[in-house]
Amino acid sequence: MLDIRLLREQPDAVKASLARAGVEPQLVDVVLGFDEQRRALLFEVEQLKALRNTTSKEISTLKDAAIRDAKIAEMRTVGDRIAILDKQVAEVEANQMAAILELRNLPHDSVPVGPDEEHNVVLQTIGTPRQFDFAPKPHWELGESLGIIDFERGVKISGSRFYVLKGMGSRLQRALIQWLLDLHGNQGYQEVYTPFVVKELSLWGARQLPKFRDNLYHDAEEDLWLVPTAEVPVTNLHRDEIFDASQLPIHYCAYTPCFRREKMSAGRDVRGIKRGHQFDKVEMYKFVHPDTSYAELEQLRLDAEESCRLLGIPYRTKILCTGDMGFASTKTYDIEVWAPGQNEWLEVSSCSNVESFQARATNIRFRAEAGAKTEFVHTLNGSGLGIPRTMIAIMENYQNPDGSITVPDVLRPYLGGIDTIQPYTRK
RNA sequence: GGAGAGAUGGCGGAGUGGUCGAUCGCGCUCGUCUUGAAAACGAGAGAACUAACGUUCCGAGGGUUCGAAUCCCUCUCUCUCCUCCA
Repeated sequence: MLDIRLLREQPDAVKASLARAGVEPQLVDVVLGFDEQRRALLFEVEQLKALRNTTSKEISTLKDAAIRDAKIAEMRTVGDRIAILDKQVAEVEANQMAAILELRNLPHDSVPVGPDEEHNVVLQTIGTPRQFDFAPKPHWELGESLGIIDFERGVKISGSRFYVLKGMGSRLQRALIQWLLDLHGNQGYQEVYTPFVVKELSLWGARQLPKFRDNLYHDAEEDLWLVPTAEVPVTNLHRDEIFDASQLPIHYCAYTPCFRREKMSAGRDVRGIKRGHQFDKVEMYKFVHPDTSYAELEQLRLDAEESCRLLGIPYRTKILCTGDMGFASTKTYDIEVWAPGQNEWLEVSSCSNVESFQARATNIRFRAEAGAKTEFVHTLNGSGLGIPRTMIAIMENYQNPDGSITVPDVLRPYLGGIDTIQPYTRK
């Protein structure tokens, strides 16, 4: 959520910034129109309340019944007027809030301008794609022939976009989660385990609502929502809290499954485990001092890249253009890994600075020094990493001609020391 | 699921219609004392909007009243006991 004062004081700068992201800027004027109405109403109603407060105190000291009754009668009409104005204020406020929540965050000046993903800029490509002396297979073929991914039974149990991992498939996923949490722990992120279902308020705080309502699973009976990313519970961890500056920065990592209805991408990426309704992810999240948030973003990106590097998978880093960035983000890096079997780059991480966008919506503040005015913290989030796509990259990059998969060195201790994934044999 | 109790400032806990944005204790900050610390003593401090005056906030929402932390209604949450369950 944007700062209303920023809109009030620098409307043209805000509009220009939104225009860079391809957003029609009229909404700014709508918000400001409500703001003006609201403040005019507040001015009137607050004066009346001041009058009522002083007069009410006066009434309690009045001895003369006639004067007293006259004052009470007078205040009764004032009270009626206040009730009407209060109602109007609430209405205008709700309209203003609804309008300002529609506004996306302002892109940082360093972000390239462009309408869509075609205008994202590749910053670096690390690692050389392996040269195969056989035709590399896509992971769905490898997974089925090894018996570690079962698509048909996933669909039987839960429908399309669900799959079952078996044997070493399941273990590989578990190993990846644990290895990533350990790695990020060593990078200074404190591990947290959060609920996987949240109240609606938490989704507003992480700014998933109102925009992504159609992508969320909702339990109507309990009015709870399945998390689409760990970002949601972790953002809300410190809702309504005020930090001392000395407590910042706070770095967390969290594993959660993520649940997404994927209504927007119906029919896309239906093959394999690239885009399921349920997938696992390890997420990194930071609460930081505003002065450091862009330096923290660079480090966040390096920390995510580190996991790709250690896995020995070719990857590239992109900076997203203004039109392709997420709603809440001011600057986003995507990290993509190479998947030779399906011949494409797969997004495994998205690292964003959202500045105070979520902190304002969740009321997370800090005090620069004792007695100082509170300020909103900046928050950042980055995947580290999305598990299924990382599994795809491992399977496709490390595949052997016989269909087996070599286990990356760093994961071997997490898989009982084995070096190759072979078809299951009963013990 | 059944029965009961409760929700007040960082924490504990007063406050049952006006003098309450709220007694007090702990904790916190600053000062005095001390080589330093502790102790003692003194002073200070809630949040939001506002240029300011002022307004709002005692779980949330609504109501009664000239006036509500205090009375009424609804909701949410927490705790205790029983039941059930990993």
